[in-house]
Amino acid sequence: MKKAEYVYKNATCFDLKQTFECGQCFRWKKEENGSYTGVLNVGVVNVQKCNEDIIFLGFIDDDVDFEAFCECYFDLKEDYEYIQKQLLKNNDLVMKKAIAYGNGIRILNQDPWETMISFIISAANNIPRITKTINNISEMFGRRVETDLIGEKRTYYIFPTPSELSRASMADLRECNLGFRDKFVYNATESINSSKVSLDTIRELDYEVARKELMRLPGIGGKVADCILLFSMQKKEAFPVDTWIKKIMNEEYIESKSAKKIEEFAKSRFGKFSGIAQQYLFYYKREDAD
DNA sequence: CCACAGGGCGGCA
DNA sequence: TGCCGCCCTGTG
Repeated sequence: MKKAEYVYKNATCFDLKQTFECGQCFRWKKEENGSYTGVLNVGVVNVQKCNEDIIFLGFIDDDVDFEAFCECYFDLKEDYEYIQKQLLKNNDLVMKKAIAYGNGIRILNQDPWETMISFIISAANNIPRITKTINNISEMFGRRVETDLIGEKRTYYIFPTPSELSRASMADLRECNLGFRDKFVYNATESINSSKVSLDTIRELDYEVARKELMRLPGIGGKVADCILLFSMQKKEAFPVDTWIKKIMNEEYIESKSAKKIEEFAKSRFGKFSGIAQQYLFYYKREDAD
């Protein structure tokens, strides 16, 4: 592995807290100096903001182009100011407040495999426990990495690859504290390893088809599929409807218990950037409630 | 002791 | 289709 550094100058619409704490990822942790450190499939990455510049530090696999990786992972090529303008076109006051609040949210382009398992685990769960479970799995089956990237030497465990996780028995997974989701994770892992379902293929499909394909896997319904599509497959039209989004949509836009109706409404209103709209609304509602 | 947490699934009308 | 109880586990 190697150390790498990349500086992204004059960043707009990019706030670390908003990006890492809007619910799309589980393995980024805030450091005492205000920077964030994440364990990714390519290695360990630390990010800090310095005036208008973003400084990325990495301890990553040798074959990774760090600059290209950061541009992709943090969605740096996307024009978020333009997207915000599109979302505000119909003079939507709720969206206006939400965007003002979460202006610096970026949708990360995460690893589809890790994202898939993570959101299967998220079902009827809470964030501390989701994080703990993912860490358990990584410690038990993932690659161990030691680095002094941010000062003192530390040990990290990368989330296991499909083949690494295939070594886990049901009993192993139960030890990881998955609860009733253990069989979902076990069977989904088997489906990926036996190529019954291919994430690389799904990533290339159009949204609707890709969603259906993902939902063939155990533990993946509409909401989890949309999270995978939005957070790891660049499908920005995906609009995950969870309990929080249901609440704010019911209060501000449309009264319905049906996730499908809410989703249809969102798509007609927010269009191909529905997923970004969802993140603004979600973050606004969550933080507002806290 | 009970409800509920960033859902999904299977059974039932 | 729409609705409901259940699925682990921790927390209030």
